[in-house]
Amino acid sequence: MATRTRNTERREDALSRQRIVDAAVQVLDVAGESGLTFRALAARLRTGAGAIYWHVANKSELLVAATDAVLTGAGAPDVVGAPPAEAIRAVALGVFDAVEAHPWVGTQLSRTPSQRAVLRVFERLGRQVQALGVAADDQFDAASALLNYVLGVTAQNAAQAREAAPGTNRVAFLESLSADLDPDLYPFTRTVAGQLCDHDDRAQFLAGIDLLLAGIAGLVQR
Amino acid sequence: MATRTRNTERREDALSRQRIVDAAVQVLDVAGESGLTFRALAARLRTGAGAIYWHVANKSELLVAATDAVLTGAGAPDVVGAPPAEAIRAVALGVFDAVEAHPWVGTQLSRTPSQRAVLRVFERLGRQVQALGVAADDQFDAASALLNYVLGVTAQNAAQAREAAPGTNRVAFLESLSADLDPDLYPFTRTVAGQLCDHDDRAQFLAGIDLLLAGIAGLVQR
DNA sequence: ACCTGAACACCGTTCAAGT
DNA sequence: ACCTGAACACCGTTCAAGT
Repeated sequence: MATRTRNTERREDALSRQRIVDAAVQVLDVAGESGLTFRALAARLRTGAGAIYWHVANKSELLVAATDAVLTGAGAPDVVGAPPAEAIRAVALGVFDAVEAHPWVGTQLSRTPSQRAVLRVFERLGRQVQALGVAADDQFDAASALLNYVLGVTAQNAAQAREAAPGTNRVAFLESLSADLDPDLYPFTRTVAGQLCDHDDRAQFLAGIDLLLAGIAGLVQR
Repeated sequence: MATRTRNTERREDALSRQRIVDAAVQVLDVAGESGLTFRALAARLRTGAGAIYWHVANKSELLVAATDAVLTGAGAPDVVGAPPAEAIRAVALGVFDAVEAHPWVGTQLSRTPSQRAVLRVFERLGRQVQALGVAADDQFDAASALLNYVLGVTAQNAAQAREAAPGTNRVAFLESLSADLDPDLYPFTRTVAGQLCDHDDRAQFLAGIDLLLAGIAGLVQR
């Protein structure tokens, strides 16, 4: 991270795939998914909309590239020497934090499964699953479960960030939502909604990871 | 299901929210998300595009309603008397199967978390978590983990269905994908890709549920 | 090789006008 | 109350024309 030279502004006038993707990330961060248009992007890059197509095939490819850019190096580089369970938590938290900083990434991740970014996460989770000593036959299931859980939380958080009005407190939003529920039809949801006051998304995310890890540990000991 | 009367075709000319949503589901099933336009829908309903707006506020509301329609009564009604773990599997499979039949639902579910359909699934999962004897403090985490996992798988399956070319076999698609991977960078992914031949999405989905259930069982016994 | 910007096809949404 | 369909604003993408 520190050793990478920023060549973005070397020649401010020259267009490049790199500059386009960087600008796209900025637009997405500021204006969200609906704010990323080729016209807005072109305006920010002080060029015509068509120019972008010389470097990027289409909008879909641009979104993939932007996601990849954000997720590359998200989280610490593999924590070597750490216990596998700890490394898995680190990978998962890396994704979680990246999506919290760039909510649109959450939507994007569960949109294109072949995305290099997703495969990289899968690979890192899988290696630690191996390191846990899970039998070969169970490794695929275990790694998939971890990945799918992470992507599920991620997409859900992204959606919530999108939904909640800019000024709105998220907990307040969820509370008003559960207040609308018929207690007869939603007794459980109403009950847990009471715990929303001291709710910590990150802690709950980790709790889910730990449930999976506990289940996976059970596989090992058999 | 058998007792519900089909009033859809009672008066074929009368427009109604019901008919609009039904038609939207059909268009989505046939043409996917990108195929659902107000013009296409209006054509199918033999009316003008503007007419739809009398019954539905906007496209977003229409998508929510369509998702709700598909997921209502998805899976068996709560399996009363069954062991909680079995009931949880049934709820999860109900969502899984519904999304397999209507891939666009998967994308939609992780798009609007406040969706009634999602809350209904959460409520059903939560009640069974309670029935498992999980302590009050852990119920929220456990039910959330289950829900997020289900939504993660669901979104991923939807994306894969969208990605794979119409004629393409899905396994073949995944295999060609992993064949492109650099074995040095993706050793784990390459290894498990070998297991894709006898891969069963549904079984893997259940394996993940079982990992979570095992983890949750660990909570109970403490 | 790379950029410009007008043009094309298409979309969600609105609304005056009808019945 | 409900429907019609043209019109509006906007989008992704293309492409002849420039440098």
